[in-house]
Amino acid sequence: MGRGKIEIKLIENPTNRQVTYSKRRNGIFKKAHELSVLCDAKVSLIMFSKNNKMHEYISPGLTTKRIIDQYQKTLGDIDLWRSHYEKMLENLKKLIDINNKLRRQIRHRIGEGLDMDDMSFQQLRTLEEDLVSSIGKIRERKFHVIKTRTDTCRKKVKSLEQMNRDLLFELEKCAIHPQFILHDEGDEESAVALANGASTLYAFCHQHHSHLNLPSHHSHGEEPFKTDDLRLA
Amino acid sequence: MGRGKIEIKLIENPTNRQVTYSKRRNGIFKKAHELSVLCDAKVSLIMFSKNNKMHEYISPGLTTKRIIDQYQKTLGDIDLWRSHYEKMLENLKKLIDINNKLRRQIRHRIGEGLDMDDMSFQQLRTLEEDLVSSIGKIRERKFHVIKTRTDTCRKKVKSLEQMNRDLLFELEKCAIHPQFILHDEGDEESAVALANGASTLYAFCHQHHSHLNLPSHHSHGEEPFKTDDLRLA
DNA sequence: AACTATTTATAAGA
DNA sequence: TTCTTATAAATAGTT
Repeated sequence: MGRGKIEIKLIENPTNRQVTYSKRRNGIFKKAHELSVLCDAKVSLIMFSKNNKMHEYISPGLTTKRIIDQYQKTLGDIDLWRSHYEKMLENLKKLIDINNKLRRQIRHRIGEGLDMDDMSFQQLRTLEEDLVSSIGKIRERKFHVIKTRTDTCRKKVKSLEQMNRDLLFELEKCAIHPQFILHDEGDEESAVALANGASTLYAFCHQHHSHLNLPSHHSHGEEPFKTDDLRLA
Repeated sequence: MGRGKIEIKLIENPTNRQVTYSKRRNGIFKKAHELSVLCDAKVSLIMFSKNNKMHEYISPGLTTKRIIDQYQKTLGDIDLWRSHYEKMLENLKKLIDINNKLRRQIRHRIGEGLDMDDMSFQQLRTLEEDLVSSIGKIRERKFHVIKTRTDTCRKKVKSLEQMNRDLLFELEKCAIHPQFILHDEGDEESAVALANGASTLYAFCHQHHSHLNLPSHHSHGEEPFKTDDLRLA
């Protein structure tokens, strides 16, 4: 903006340079002030000419010191935030690395993955041994589980048989002295049902176990003795 | 500069304000950069928007820290210079005060000045006594000077009388044995002059005293015994 | 420092 | 945010 366009590069002529410096300095100060007022911004503008003469603009009602303090505080905050961010980034990278290693290990153990081609015979042999050993452990564990469940089941059966015996005993007492039990008239059906045997009673007892906080082995989908359960063997 | 002229006052509409802030921020940064390049100036421009978002421009090849350091150093120097200036100003004021007091004292002693009206009788009496005492001292000094000069003069007179006698003695010797002196033929005039007496000889001696580094009391303008010299008495 | 032909910045609108 | 454009403002060269 002027009589001619100028290239933005050092003005060699010192007089000219000084004149331009003065004019543009005023221009920039004016613009800084306008920005301060129009947008309620805090502006600090410090400049040193080529011969180290200093000029400054500062938004009204402020001191350069305050702006500098705020500037340094902001930088400090940025630094804090950045170091925190960088730590997180580091952790993230470590986790991704670990994740990839685990995935590879899994692929190896499954017997898939293109990187399997890179493994030496020895590595493959070791991996095979690992898998064989793992299978052994898994079978051991499986049989332990089966054993535990079988024992539990046996105990349950015993307990129920005992219960059955007790109930039959009570029932016999009732049959000998019916007046003690059949005080509600017309309830012959109940008696008949009881006489039918243990199966109905068992069902009844079982339905109420959960209410009594006893262990239950009837969670949805669990069928302990199906042969499918041995598929890993 | 735009579709319409705007007044330089806070833009109330926040959206508008934000837009203007962005545009003008870019404008000012561009100008700051142009100034840096065109005039090889060091420019630091820090600004905070109304919502405390920070933006900064710094001349290429510099850091804001360096500018701030230079700024603070410059301020420090200005402070040093200012404190020095203020000390000088203080001294100046003290000297002016002393000067005025001295002027008043002189006016009093001369017996002039309007502020003489403010003096009490006692003050005037003290001043009078001071002046009387001063006159005494001045006279004492004056008589001392006169005495010294008189003594000097007496010594000078004695010394000249002695010289006179010596010369006359030499002259008599010449008159008895003229062949010792009158070896240059036709120089009777000299001899006659010598015979004329001491006055001419005295003048001759006197003209050459200064060349012999003897004390001289004939400096320009000094006339020790004139009565005018006593005008302060 | 003042002038002025130009260039540049930008306000408003899309 | 970005583009456009009419207009205001800044300023390069000159006196």
